[in-house]
Amino acid sequence: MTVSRKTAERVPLTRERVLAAAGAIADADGLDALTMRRLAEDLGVEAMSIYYHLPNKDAILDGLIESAFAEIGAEVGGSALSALAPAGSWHGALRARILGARRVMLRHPWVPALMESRSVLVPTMARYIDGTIAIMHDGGLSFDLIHHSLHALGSRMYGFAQELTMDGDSDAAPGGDDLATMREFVPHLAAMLEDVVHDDPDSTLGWCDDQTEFEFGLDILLDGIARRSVDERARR
Amino acid sequence: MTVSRKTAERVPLTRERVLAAAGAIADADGLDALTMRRLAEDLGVEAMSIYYHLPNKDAILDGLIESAFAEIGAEVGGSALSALAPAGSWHGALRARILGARRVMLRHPWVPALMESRSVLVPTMARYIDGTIAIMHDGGLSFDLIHHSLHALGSRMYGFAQELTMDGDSDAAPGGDDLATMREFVPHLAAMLEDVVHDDPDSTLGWCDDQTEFEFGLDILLDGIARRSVDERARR
DNA sequence: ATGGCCTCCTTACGATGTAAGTATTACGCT
DNA sequence: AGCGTAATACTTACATCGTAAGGAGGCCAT
Repeated sequence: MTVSRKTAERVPLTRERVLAAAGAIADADGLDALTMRRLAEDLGVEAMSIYYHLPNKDAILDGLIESAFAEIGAEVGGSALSALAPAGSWHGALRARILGARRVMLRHPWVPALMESRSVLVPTMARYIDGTIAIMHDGGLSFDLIHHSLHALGSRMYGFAQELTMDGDSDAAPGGDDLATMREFVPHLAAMLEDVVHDDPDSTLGWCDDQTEFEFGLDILLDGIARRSVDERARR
Repeated sequence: MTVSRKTAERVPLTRERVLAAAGAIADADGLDALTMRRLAEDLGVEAMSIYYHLPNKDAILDGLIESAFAEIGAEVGGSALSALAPAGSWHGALRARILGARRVMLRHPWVPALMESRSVLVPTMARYIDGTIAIMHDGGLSFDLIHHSLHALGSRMYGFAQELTMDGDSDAAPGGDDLATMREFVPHLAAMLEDVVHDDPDSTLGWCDDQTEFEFGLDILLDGIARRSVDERARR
């Protein structure tokens, strides 16, 4: 009985199980809740047991980034995508790719913060970047322009641009007293707030549509890059 | 003697002295080195003494952001700057302002990471944003467009855009063996690296000029915003 | 002198990541 | 079946962190 119970119950700990549990904790309670002890508890195991499968916590964090980009890879359809894009429409293909990555980020809001804290290039992340470069290069951009564009896109390339990191309530519109003191010390900011809120009266709190903001900034960047690509061609 | 020594030596602890020492630690040894005990040691005091002047460590971190933006305010010339800008040249004024903020960030490389970890709006930071809005509004942009533009600019508005966070060596060009494996798994990324490095052979390591990248992305954004401003006017 | 503040110090606690050493389990071999 | 060995999980302990709670010394007005 002891034997059968044990063989039935005991699911062996693996790198994958650890990473899956870690991701679940981050999804549910945020990155701060992801401690070795909490992780072990969720796995039905003692904290130090994890160290047999992963060298340290940083390896877990890097593994989480790896998993996230694996999910992004599944979402955006891998490297075969660039073949589907008609020549010249790199613009739309890249747009779709980035918005695909963004969908994954929205499912796992802790990824942006994690990426900024650990500056590493895990394999699945490298492949994502590689696919992005492929789209642009197939579209006729020079590597030099692509290189600059990646810098210009910055974290937007991964489907986020800082606002994802902030919680929703931090963008809440200020109330009456706050606005009064604001008008004194930061008059232009106050004026903008009033103007924007008045234009869209049903949004007294959470007055920014993140998705709209994101696409606005994204399109400016994409337009600017496209314009520079034309210039580059004309010069040759 | 005891009396004179004490009155002469004893410089009273103040919020300002604490923040100055904290900034010095961050400048010298990075944000991780800034612990309450280390800070106390540098001040010639015990750790808990600091808590009489500041409620907790978060208050110190927020104070550091405040100081940084005070420094930026001094660098970019305060709110009087918008009056100096000729009408219509908001573009250049904003550019100068952002590059001024960037100079401060380069002096204190820990500020970007700190700003991302703490999502608060301290007074001096609010004034910086307010001045930025003033420049754009004086230039004829609608508050709606300004609002969108601030989102589009994102952290670039503060003079950085993620690359500041990374250390120099993380951008080092990969060597022979690395490149070989890269060609297999991330061919386009490898191709771009080779192309870019070949174009500029004297930069085998640190092959990206941060300042150039920054201005490239910045100009794309500014051009795109300007174009949208024209559209907005034409529609009226 | 004495009481009361302002300022700083002492001690201690609960988290956290993890080094070092130990126990247990699973499995191939006889 | 019994045993040895390697793979796996556990126990204990430590350094470091932020900070709660209360105490100690100096200063000034009375």
